[in-house]
Amino acid sequence: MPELPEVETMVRGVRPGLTGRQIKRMRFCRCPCQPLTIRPSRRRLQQVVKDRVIESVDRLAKRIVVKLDNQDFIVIEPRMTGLLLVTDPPTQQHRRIVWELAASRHGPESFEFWDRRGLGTVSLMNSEEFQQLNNRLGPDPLKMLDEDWLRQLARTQRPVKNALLDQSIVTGIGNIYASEILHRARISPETPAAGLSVRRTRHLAAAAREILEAAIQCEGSTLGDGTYRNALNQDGSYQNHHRVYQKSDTICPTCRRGRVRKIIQAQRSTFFCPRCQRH
DNA sequence: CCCCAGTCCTGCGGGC
DNA sequence: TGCCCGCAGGACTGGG
Repeated sequence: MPELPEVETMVRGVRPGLTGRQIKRMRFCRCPCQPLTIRPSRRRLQQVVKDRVIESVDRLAKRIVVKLDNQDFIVIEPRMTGLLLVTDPPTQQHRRIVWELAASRHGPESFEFWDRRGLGTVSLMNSEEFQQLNNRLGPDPLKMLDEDWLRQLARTQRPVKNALLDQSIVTGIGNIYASEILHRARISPETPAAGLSVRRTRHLAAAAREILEAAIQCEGSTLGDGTYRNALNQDGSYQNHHRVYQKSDTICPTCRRGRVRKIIQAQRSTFFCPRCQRH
């Protein structure tokens, strides 16, 4: 569920408290929730991270990047239910990793990765590995690289919804925002990406920026399962602004005449208004 | 190369 | 009331 706005919110939430802080110790939870992918290994991560100072915390696509003073990176991928927190987690169960910090007059004593489903990953990367990751990801839709990703979009015949979810074409967009962005752009999710005019693809890029920025302002979307939270374990509020996602059969708030429909594309649900979203 | 189906995992809600 | 199944969708893998 964490997509670009949710990950950006997590990063903004932890950045002030973590930048410049020293990591004293890293603990893995011992509860039955073992299966969390850690690369290259728990032991190696634990060894390298000890006593390192955090230089910066940033977002790369849907990942959180903690840069250490030895130029290694801890790359945290929350996937569906992962959270990076500087406060108590939603439940005591599923606390996966705790990083304890050296004492400081201000800021948190620790930060942690909580993940209910355990689909998340935590990877230690050197500069070269980090660069490789960077290279295989498409551009960030908030960084004004419209022409780059629109060119990629124009090369695939897949439905534009599927193309928006392809992280090698454009990063950060997931299933929720893909539907919302296409609705704002008034483009049918079933339109072949390569069939869009230059004018409409630019319109799509603008819609993506507008939706994602508005969602960041609201600190992301917290859905019914309540899994996604910001770094302080508080709900986001952009779910109150969703126009089509999980709104099957409701009247489209844009044209006020169509009814929102749910279809399945690439095994994922898509929501759209067949009346105002055109091919 | 391009694209799809299957995989990981847990918790919840619908149906019986 | 209680159980079981299907579904939610991040990213990656294997195969056509």
